[in-house]
Amino acid sequence: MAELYIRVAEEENEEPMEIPSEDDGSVLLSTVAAQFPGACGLRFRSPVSQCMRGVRLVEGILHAPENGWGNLVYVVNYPKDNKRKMDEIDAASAVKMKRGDMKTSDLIVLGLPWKTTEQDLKDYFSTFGEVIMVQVKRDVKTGNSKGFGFVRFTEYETQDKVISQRHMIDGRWCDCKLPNSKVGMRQQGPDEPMRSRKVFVGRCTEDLSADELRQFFMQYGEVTDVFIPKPFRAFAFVSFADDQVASSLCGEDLIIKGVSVHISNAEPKHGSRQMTERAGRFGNGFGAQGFGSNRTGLGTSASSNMANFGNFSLNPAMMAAAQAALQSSWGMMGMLASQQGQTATSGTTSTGQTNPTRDQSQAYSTGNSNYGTNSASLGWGTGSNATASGSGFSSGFGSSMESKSSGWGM
DNA sequence: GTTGAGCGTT
Repeated sequence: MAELYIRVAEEENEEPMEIPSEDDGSVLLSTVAAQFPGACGLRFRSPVSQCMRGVRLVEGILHAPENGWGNLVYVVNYPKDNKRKMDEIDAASAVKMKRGDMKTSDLIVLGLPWKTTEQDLKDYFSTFGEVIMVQVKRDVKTGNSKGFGFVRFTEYETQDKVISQRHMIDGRWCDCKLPNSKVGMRQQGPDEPMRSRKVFVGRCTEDLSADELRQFFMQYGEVTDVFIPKPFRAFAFVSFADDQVASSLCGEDLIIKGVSVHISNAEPKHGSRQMTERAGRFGNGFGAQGFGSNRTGLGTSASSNMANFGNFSLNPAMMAAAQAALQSSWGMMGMLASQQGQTATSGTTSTGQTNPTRDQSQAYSTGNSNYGTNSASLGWGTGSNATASGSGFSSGFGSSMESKSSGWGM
């Protein structure tokens, strides 16, 4: 039975890409997402009814229609907010193009095997598009690789694509990112408050893999990074392409594989060197994540059903709370303090020395090498997070009242 | 067990 490939495209009339199926004829959503980052499903035009039909999706597995996949072109579905984001990007990029702003920049490639050479890098990345520069950073004395390098592409599109996924290079999963020296000078107008695209995922269990987290969070929008500290520490970080997706999730308790995890805002990483922040009191500590969780305003920006307080906004429930607080003898600060009491953030984390060694001895089985695996048995429910939201001044208020000049190293 | 690794001798 197994047909080897099905044809998938982003739009009905675009040139399709062939995507491999599994032995049983099904297609993994993760396989689709590997080529179309952020994809959450497939649809196709029924030759009979001429209507678009959805492809059955069960626990990450796309099942063929009654008569098999056939030669139809399947069209990629994206989460709604993602789609809207695309339109915004198109509009924005039209403007940027004019300003000649879509230049590519060097990308840092992290996690390289020691043995990887520049030729290896070039060979690998050329499969994405034209490469104009590769470097492997080496110790000047020994000539040993430092385990990271740089790559630069001709096309901005290629760069985008490369950043949006992980890369198996000589047996290790590697990440490509904008280097620290470049982030901060991107998008996001100069007077916008800093908005995080990353969330902290607390109460993780050890059996939640990076891939499972990615698959799960994909339903909310394009996931650009998943980080699980090793050794296991019961938390993870998930980054989204869209900061609104990130902030909309903050404060939520989500069920992943039967595990209740808690989402909150990711604090600035220690030692990150970006973003010289000027934000005043209300700019940084508050506005950074918006106020807690309000998923309703997706895409339409925070203004539609939320009142605006200069730099930070409140949803109606919070407005009420704020008014009550203002009328009480405690005032606003009383409210904040009481909200904060339980969470007593202690500011900075003590930084033990980092041990820069990275075990490469087991390069073929270590780390996140299960990324992209068949996630057949994942029992999570789809996006039914009906939990009442909007109640929270999500944690992480504290500490930052005195605006810091540190960065959101993310 | 609720806050992350590593960032460029141009």
